[in-house]
Amino acid sequence: MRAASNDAAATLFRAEHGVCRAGRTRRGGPPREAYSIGMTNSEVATALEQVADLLEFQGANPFRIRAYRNGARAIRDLPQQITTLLADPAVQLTNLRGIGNDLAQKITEFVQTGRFAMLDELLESIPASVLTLLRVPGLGPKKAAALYNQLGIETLDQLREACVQGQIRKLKGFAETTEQAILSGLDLAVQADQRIYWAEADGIVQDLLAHMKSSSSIRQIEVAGSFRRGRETVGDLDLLVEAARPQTVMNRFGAYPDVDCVLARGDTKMSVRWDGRLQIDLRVVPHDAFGAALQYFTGSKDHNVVLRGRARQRGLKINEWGVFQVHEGRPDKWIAGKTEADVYAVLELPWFPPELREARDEFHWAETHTLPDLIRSDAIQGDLHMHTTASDGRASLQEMVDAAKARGLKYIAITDHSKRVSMAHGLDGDRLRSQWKDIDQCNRRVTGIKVLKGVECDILEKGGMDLPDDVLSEADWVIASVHYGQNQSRDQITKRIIGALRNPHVSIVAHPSGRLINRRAPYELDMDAVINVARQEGKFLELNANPARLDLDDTTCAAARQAGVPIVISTDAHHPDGLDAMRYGIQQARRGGLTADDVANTRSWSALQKLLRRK
DNA sequence: GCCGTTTTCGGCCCGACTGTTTTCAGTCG
Repeated sequence: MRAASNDAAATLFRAEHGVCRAGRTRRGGPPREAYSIGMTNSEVATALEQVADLLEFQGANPFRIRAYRNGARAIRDLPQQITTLLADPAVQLTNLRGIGNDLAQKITEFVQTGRFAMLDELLESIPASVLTLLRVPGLGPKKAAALYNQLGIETLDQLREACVQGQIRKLKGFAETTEQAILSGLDLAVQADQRIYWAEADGIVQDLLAHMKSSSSIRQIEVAGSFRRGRETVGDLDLLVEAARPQTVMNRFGAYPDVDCVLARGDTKMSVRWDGRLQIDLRVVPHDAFGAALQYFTGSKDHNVVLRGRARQRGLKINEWGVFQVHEGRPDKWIAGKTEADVYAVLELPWFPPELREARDEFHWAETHTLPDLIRSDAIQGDLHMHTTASDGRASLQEMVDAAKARGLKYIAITDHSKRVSMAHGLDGDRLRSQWKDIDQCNRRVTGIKVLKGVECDILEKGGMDLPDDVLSEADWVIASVHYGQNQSRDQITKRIIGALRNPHVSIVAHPSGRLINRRAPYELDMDAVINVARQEGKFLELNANPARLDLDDTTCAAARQAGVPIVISTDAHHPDGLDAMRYGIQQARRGGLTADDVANTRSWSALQKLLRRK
């Protein structure tokens, strides 16, 4: 879970990683232009979050600050583009939970004119750079504001200088210890602003669990937090333990290799900094509280806020120790907490898969008894995106087939790059047909798995496909991908992708947004239009399972599901081990609320073809 | 600033830990 006050850092992270785009420079650049179209949900949400950060810095009413954060989240989680919603006269923004008259008016103004008067005014009194101070562990809005107001500190460099000169300790509420803590936290602030991929976190988690489980004192152990919810990136790890001797467990925890320092240690809680980049928290709870604590620390924060509100309505109080009856305003009698299911049951709710706990649709689904039966890994029958040494893969056709068969897949598509991707030694029509002959031979030789003749064909910069229709028509499976011209305008890229979907031989668009998590923002794209055309044309959209891509993201998966567009989860493997990435895609699909039925490659190859309208 | 089976005002989630403070504010999750 992220703390509310920590959201400032998240906002900065988003702002610095390409959420702002050319022509709409937010701060320090040319003034915003007037835009009637093209403003993305992410940009609107980022602006609202920035308002919240600045208000927090000013010491504004915390509930007003929260209202802006809630509004930002409502916009960020929208399955449709905000521009599409505003263009629809039947839609009222105020119908969205968390958006009232005031926010609706501000958002509309921002989307239609590119101006956000309140944000501009706030930034006149507080430089945006001051928010970087909040990255330093231990520095929240109050202390950071004191540093800015009393010492004029605006940047991390100025903060370091003030520490070195011993100025910080002179301020009321600060002392030498705080000054030293800031100094040692400064280096961390510079590097620790990036969340790690879930897949990397998983490696650490498995190793950490193995280390901890050798302690005989432990009766139950789970990892909670955003890791358990399967978020695509993880900012820290939350380890939960039931143990007979808490201090023994904490000692074991502290002995985990590469623990740099202990940040805090009390009776039930311990935090460490690991390997210079990751905070790991440990909580030790008694048996009767394990389920309540697991629920509490799994979050999300917003899901838990809804839950506690629900508890209050029933005269109950819910915290990490359990669910309690309230008597004269004080928690009185413990009534649940051994398991998560117990906690939810007391609130007349079903147990929610952790991936759905984001306060998006899960409570509505629970009330209407439409909670989706989320897809599981064992439902996947085929993998329809992988490469071989014919292009940029690192294993032969036969090696990939053997690896796929060993993983129990019933069919795979070999989809090497087309010639436009010259760096990857992409295939022209002749080489592709030659590979397909090899695949025919392979199919005669191998039993128990069907190998499909496919290609990942580039969508050219000027539009159109990289291979002629007569070649594509001979393939079993044609993936269309954008690899070049990613900086084109929204209109251009949208037209290219829609054009590909309308090509009668194309089956699917791969990694539709083009993003690389933490490295490259998605390209400008009207995703609503893409989903709409895919639905019209009877085509599929890929959920690329590569941990650095996970493209589509969770909310777009939900939008595709809502539109009835089948998703295909593919690994895009470039070597045999790459096939194991499927589970990351499954996890992302679960976050999008997808069932096995929503995912085309849970079907047999023949059943999948019946879903697809392709010549 | 939002919201309403406590409905147009008065609430808004909760606890552990730390440091500076001698009873609590700030930070964090």
